[in-house]
Amino acid sequence: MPELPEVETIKNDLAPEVKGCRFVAVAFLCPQMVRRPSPDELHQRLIGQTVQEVTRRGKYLIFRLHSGEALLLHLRMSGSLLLKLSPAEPNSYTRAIFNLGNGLELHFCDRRKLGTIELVRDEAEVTAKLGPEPLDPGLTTEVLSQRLSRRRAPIKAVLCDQAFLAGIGNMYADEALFAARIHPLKPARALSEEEIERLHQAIAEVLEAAIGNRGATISNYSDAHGQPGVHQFFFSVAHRGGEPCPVCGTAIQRIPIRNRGTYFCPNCQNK
DNA sequence: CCCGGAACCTGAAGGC
DNA sequence: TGCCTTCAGGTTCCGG
Repeated sequence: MPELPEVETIKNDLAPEVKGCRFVAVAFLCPQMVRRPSPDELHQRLIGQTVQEVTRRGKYLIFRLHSGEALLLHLRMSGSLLLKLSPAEPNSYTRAIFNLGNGLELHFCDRRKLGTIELVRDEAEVTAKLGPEPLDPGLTTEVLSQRLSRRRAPIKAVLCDQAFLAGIGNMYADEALFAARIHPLKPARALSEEEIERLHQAIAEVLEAAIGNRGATISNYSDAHGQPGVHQFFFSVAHRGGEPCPVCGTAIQRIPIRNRGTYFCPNCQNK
């Protein structure tokens, strides 16, 4: 599942290839994934536009266009974005094809059709609702502490809330909580200052390590060239139910939180 | 504002 | 072998 490190990897792969390109043809094979405007209007407004910059906010991949508009793609659970030499055959999961005019095509593939495509005049229309970037140096432990103090939901659920912090999902929330030795069910506002400091540090370390490993491939994530990430081999607890904790050897437990599989060490992570 | 559950979606995996 | 159920989890919507 693409989270911040995976989207960051795709963005870094795409940026040098796509910057300056022009959208010369677009095909929507699954129109329901086009959020706004309508597929027809999006098509009409996108064709002819050039890409000024490719960037990321939370889990959104953003193509800033010279007109000032922005094309935002979200991969959700099963999406991938593949850079291919034109003309490239779509496969059965190809949902949209963006022809970039320089011999390249961008294929948005998504088995489950949960991904989204939207074109907006101002990207803030989409990103304004997001919380801070977890790796923003401007995000201080004090800010984190202040924001946590209002939340009584399990810390795991709060970390996955994009309005709280943008970009963390199920896998990296589990990894960060393990690194910070915090029980995933602990109410957010019950965290001590020491725990919040550890968590802040753990989030940064976990995300940076994952970016360095080009993301994690658990089911079907791949980068823009179709290659898997390797960070899953460095997971301590995520998707490792029943395996020994790398610190103490206790069997890693899996419990549902908000209907999401949550992995943790019952010995290292105290409530 | 905060919280938690359902819905969206489809292929893989497991039970019988 | 095959049908059925369950699971996977990012986001949005809705009711409390």
